[in-house]
Amino acid sequence: MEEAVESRRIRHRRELHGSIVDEALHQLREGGVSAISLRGIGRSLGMSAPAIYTYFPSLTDLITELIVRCTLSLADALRHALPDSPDSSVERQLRDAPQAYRQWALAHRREFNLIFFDQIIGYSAPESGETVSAQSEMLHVLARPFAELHGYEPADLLSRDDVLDEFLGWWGSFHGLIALEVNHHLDWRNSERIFHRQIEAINGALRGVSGD
Amino acid sequence: MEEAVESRRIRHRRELHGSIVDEALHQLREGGVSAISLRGIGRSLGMSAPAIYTYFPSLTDLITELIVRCTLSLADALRHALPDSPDSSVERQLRDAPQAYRQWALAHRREFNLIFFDQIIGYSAPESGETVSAQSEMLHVLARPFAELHGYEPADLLSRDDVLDEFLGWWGSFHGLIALEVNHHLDWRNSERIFHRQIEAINGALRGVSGD
DNA sequence: TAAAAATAATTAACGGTGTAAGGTTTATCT
DNA sequence: AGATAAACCTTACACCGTTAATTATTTTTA
Repeated sequence: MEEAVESRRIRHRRELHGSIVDEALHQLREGGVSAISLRGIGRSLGMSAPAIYTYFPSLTDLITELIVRCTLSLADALRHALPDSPDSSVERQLRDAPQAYRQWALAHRREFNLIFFDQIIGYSAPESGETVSAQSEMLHVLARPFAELHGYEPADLLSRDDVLDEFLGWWGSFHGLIALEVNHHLDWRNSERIFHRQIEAINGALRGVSGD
Repeated sequence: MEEAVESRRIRHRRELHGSIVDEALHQLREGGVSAISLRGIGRSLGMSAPAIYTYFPSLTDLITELIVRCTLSLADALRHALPDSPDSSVERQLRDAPQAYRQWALAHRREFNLIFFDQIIGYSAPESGETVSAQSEMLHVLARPFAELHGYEPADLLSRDDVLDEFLGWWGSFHGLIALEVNHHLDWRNSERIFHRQIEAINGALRGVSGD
C-alpha cells in the first residue's frame, strides 16, 4: 500500500514542476523563446533561480520539455480535427489536416517557431530523442488521412518508402506557407486565400501524380 | 574637389563598419543569431563594446543590417541561377529557381533562419522597411520565371493579384520543405529526393490549374 | 596657424542573464 | 530520535546590452 500514497514531498515536487513549465510557457508566449529566463520564472514563483536546478539540469532541458509539450499540443489539435470515425471522406480530411495545422500555428506562433527552428544557442538536432518521438507522434496523426488515401494502416506508412516521401513532401508544402505566415512574411496579402488555393493545387497534384 | 577625396576618418569609419558586420556574420554562422554579441565583436576587433555604438544604435540595428545583407545574398544566388538570357525554357527555370533557393539555404542555414523567423527579443515585423525592400527584391528575382510563364513583365507581376497569389503559394510550397530540411527535421530521410519529387508535383499543378 | 567644434574612442557602472559552490532548513526513512 | 537525502537559500563568477562621463583625436572654422 506504500505505492498508492504520494508523499507530501513528491506531490509538491510534481506540482512545482508543472508550475515551472507553465510559467516558462507563459514567458514563451509573451516574448518568444529568448524571453524565457530561469530568474524570471523564479521571480514569478517566489523562489530563487538556482532552486529550479533541482527540477531541470539546465535551461536547455526545460526548453526541451517545452518543445515536447508544444509538439504534443499540435498533435492533439490535429487529432481533434481528424476524428477516427470514417464518416468524413479522404478528400475532406486532406483539407482539414492542413487547415487544423494552420489554425494551431496561427494561434500558437511562438510555440510553432519553438518546435520547428533551432534558435537555442547550443542545440543540436536530435538531442535526447524526446522531441523526436513527440514529433513522430504528431506526424503519425498528420499522416492518417494520407495513409488512408493509399489504403494503408497509418502505422504501416513508415514501411512504405515511396508513400512516406510523398507524405513528407505534402507536409512540407503547406508547412512552408504557414511558416511564412506565422512570421509575418505574408501580412501584405490575403494569406488565407493563398493557403486555400495552394492546398487545392497540392492535393490535386497528389491525386494526379500518385501512380499506384 | 572636396567631395572626391575621402577623408582619413570616414574611410576608416567605412572599413570598421564593414569589419563589424563581417565579424557579426562570422558569429552568426558559428552559433546562430543568439551567439552574436557586441562584446564579442569588440573583443575580436580589439575595441571596446560601447565603441560599436558609434556605428550602430543598438544590437538590433546591427542584426537588421545582417538580415538585409543575407537577403540580398540570397537574391544574388537566385539571379546567378536565373540568367537574363532566355535560352533556358520556362520549365527549366521553374525547376532551377527552387533548386537555387534550396542550395543557398543549405549552404547558409543560420542566415536562412535569420531571414525568415523572428527570434529576436523585441523585433516587430516591418521595422524601418529596409528588410522589407530587400525581401521584395529577392522575391522579384524569384518570381521572374513565374512571370514569364504567364507572359508578364516581372515588374508587372505585383499588379496582377491572382498571379501574385499563385506565385506566393508556389514559393511557400518549396520554402516549407527547405525550412524543415535546414532545421534537421528531415535528416532521417533522403530529403533531396523528396524535394525533387515535390517540385515536380507543384510545377505540374501549376500548369494544370492556371486558368488564364 | 590657433582655436573651436565635432567625432571616436575609452573606462566605469547598472541591471540583466545562466550557472556552480557551499551552507541551511526540512521532510522522509531506519 | 537520529541519520539521510532532498530542496532551498545566498553568494559569486562570467557573461550580456546599454548609458554616462571623460579623454584623445581629427576636422573645421576664424
